[in-house]
Amino acid sequence: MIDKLEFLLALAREKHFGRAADACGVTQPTLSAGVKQLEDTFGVLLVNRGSRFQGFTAEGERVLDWARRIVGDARAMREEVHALRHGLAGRLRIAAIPTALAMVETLTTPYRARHPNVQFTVYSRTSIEILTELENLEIDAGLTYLDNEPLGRVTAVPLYNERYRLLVAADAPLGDRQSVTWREAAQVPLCLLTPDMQNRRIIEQLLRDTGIAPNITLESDSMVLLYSHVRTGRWASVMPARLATSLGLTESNKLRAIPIVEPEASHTIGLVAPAREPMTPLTAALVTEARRAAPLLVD
Amino acid sequence: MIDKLEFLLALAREKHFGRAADACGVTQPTLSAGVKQLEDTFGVLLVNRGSRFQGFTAEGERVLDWARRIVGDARAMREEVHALRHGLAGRLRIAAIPTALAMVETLTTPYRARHPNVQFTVYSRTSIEILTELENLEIDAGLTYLDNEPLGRVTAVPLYNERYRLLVAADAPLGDRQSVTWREAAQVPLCLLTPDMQNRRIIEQLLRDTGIAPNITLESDSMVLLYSHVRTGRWASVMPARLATSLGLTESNKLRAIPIVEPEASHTIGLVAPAREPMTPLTAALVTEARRAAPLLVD
DNA sequence: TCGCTTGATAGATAATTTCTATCAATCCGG
DNA sequence: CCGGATTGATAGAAATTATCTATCAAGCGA
Repeated sequence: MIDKLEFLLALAREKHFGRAADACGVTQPTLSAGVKQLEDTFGVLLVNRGSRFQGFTAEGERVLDWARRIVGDARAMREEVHALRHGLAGRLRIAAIPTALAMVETLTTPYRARHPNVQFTVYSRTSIEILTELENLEIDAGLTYLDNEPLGRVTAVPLYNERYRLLVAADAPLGDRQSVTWREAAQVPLCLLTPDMQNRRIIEQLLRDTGIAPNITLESDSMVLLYSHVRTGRWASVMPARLATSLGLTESNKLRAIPIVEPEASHTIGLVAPAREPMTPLTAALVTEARRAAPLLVD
Repeated sequence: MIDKLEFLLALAREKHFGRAADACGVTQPTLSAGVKQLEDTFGVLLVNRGSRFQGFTAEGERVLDWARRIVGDARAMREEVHALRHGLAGRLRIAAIPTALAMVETLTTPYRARHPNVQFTVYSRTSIEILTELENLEIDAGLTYLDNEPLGRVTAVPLYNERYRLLVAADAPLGDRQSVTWREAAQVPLCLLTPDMQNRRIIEQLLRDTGIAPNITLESDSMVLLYSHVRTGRWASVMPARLATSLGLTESNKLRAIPIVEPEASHTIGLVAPAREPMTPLTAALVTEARRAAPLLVD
């Protein structure tokens, strides 16, 4: 039964019988039979088909909702019993928005010190992807904005406030300032994240609010790409203050991270985890770690 | 998997492999194998055995907790999908303390008017039994005291306040009074419920608080037994006001239900259902009915 | 010690799951 | 309108799993 529900979850995220079957490690006919068996036991069609996957029926959506819960609980049960016996062990899947990636370390490092048998997989994702993957049990927790989009059924732990800095070479225009305005920042050529990232949309909105069309010379979905460009001192960027310092961008004194004011924008970043009661022990320990870390991070 | 968890639930309430197997409609070796399979997948012993069932291990208790949740959710899922398709249908299992049995009607009658395809099974139980059977998914809802023992993980809807009346023949001693005190009531021979019932314990405590040892001439766990004795007019009893009226005990004017004062004791009776979110549609509809009925019942 | 209760075990059988191979329907570009 | 590609359903065989009956061994109580 539970494994059939997993088939349904896979189908929901792959929207394709073959790929869903692959993801579950079974062949396509097996997955088809599993779904059909669910439909038989409920006496209701769950999936709209017509030579290809066409989404779920109303009943299917409800079953899907239950499947998420039941499968999640079954996993949590396994994990908890294993933890009772062998201590915390396993793999924690975390996704973070690119600008928060450098902060993941503040959670994982103390976590691992406390629970050495836990392994981590960290994904770089957009804030929207984080929420849907959390919903679909593809990740255990996320690091994302808490104050923008509606979060859904999650537990949220605020970690820190993202404040923005203009990153420029010390000898470039504006490089000697104590603070710059968004209006001034909008006039410099910038390299930023791609527009599917919320950070980019936030910054771009702040720049546009000045009335000046910003000049975004280079964009990428990879922080490493931006990082390497900015490090040269020949590219300017806007990035969260905490990110610039944790990457050590200003240590050489070649670069300066200048506070951007008017307005002094700020967004809360925090840990999100499924609002399941109780959580899996691995996730619960991460939330504990976040609550521990939060007071050390707030500014 | 889920069926194995049901085995575990059956074992928890029967405390006996053979009887649990019977309850599940399988043979004893099948149930034994099912439990062992759970133990294998978790890699942990769940049940302490030694030629007979000796309770669950710590891990077993945790698994049991999850099993209750998962099995409950699986049932709720089935029920909800069925309701989407065919409207509310099925059987609702309700347990009530004996003194509240006559009030069940105020919920079931309007419920059935709204959902004609729902059937009911109503059990007479002690307040403690109601809570454990609720926990073990043996019943869907209960009617019991809300303000005495800790209720556990349940949703509670207050329905009415139980106030006490001395039920006596009009021509018996005290039969002509507008009110009597507990002290006076303690001096009359009474027939009451057996001491495993909370109602009896409440009343007995109120009687004892007067300093006089009450004279409890007859006790029974059956309201019908008490009812038939009291109807003769030759036996006195203490019972909730609402019960006396809803059974029509005073309609013939042979009996009088006299308010007992000093103190004017009162206990809240209400509907309890498992605190599952969301509830099964059948249970949710009953809770709705209770919320609807409550304003009509409060005094 | 004997008899009874309780749960485990063995072996046979039934049910189910899953696989490989193949098919039918649909879509899309020419 | 055709032909290749894609997608999911279907058949049939093989493997796995579940369940049953029958029996056994341990422990408990008289």
